[in-house]
Amino acid sequence: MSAHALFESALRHVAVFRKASEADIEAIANLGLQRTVEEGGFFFMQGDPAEYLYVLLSGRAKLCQIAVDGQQVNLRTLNPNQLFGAVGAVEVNATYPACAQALEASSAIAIRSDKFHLLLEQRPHLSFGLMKLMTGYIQEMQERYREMATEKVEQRIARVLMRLAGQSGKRVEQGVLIELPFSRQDLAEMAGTTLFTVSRTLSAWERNGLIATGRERVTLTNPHAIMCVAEGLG
Amino acid sequence: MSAHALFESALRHVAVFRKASEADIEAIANLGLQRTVEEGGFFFMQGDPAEYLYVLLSGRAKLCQIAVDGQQVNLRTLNPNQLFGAVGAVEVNATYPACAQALEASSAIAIRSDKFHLLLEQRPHLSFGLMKLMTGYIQEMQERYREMATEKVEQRIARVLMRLAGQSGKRVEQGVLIELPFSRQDLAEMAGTTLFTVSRTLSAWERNGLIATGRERVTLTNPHAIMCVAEGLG
DNA sequence: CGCTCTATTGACTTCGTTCAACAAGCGTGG
DNA sequence: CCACGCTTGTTGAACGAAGTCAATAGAGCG
Repeated sequence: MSAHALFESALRHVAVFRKASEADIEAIANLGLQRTVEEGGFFFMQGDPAEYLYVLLSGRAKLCQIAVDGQQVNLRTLNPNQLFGAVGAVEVNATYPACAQALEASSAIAIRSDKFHLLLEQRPHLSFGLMKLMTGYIQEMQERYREMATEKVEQRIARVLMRLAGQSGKRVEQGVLIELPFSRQDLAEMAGTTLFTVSRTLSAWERNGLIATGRERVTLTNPHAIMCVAEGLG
Repeated sequence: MSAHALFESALRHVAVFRKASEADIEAIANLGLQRTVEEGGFFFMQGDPAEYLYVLLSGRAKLCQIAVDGQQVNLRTLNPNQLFGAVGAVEVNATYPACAQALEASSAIAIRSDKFHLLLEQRPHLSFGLMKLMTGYIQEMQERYREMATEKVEQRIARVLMRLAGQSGKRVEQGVLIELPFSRQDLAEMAGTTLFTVSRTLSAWERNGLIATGRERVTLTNPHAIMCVAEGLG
């Protein structure tokens, strides 16, 4: 399959382009370049000029912010067919407000922001998809901000597990398996805590039979109980 | 001045409509109703159907989320000429993800979301203003999420003071005065902590001559020092 | 003056981080 | 295959930050 045809079929699965016509998809695909990034590499860094927006084709990546002292915070994880890095299409001369780092070898469609901006002017209905993405993202960030402000670490860790299970959990006989390139450090960044606390908490849950853990792997043997912790009921 | 003319002059000062033409402004003003809310009242509650979007005319309000246990988190404070509650214009049948509560008696232009949506379809260039607002807001929330995750309470309180000083500080001879209807409780909600910790911290700063405080009033006598705390340099 | 709302302060507790030591999984090259 | 080193994960002890609770003090208002 040619790159162009590959792009089109991927773009059709992007939520932002749900309502896009065939002609729209083709026009967008025409702007696309393919970029691959090895594990640990960056699609872009915080502060870089936002020259491209991306649609993840394969692999996994995370959006994260890095504080001046080097501490990282995980904002969201990116799965295939998700659009990211779109600031530049809205605002000229914008810079990325976060880094996009590949968790495993990944590839993406890269689209020049300025060209995509022109496309939005020519095909304004596409803006609605983008705005929906943004409002959804705003709501998610507001939620998580509230969680960070009001909830205890245990609860936040449980939420992270539930979120991961929802995104990429596999049903196995023992429960729901989360097998991803996430170390304790990664989980800690997602929950806004330290790897020590994550390790301790998971150990405690394992003792109580809620989960089974291993190197970069977690199985929720009692997803319901985890859900209760996440909702603050336990 | 008629309500209509009042609306037009206010709308021209709204950042989102910076690039709007006279005809755009007039069309928007035509959709507007005026709503007034007394101190403590709500423009809307979290979970309400998002039937209107608002432009604050006078007074001050806050956007906040309320957790199941009643704890509040302050997402942002709203000043005149700011647009808020716009989810409904983007997504049909959306609900507000937060409450908008008046900090003092306030008035706003209320615009029906569905009508504004139609207007966006007819005048698509208006979408860009809205998208800029959204990207800006996303960036702010990401910043604050990171701050909440990585910074100590003291630092966050300092940031709140700097933000308030920037928004509505008045230069007086002793320094920068923030005179707003913000109790310690409000400051705590903004910083994501408790009123006790805020009280203690402000007292400590007052002892060290960084600020002078009073009932619902703070004067930054040494703004530079507060800035240093906010940036994590002290 | 007394009521209410707001703010202060101290004592105590809890939660989470820090640091250090150690264990286990995994790949690599001899 | 094994030994080695690297990365990832575990655990304990000690510390510190911030939350909780309760008692008290002011400030403003009718």
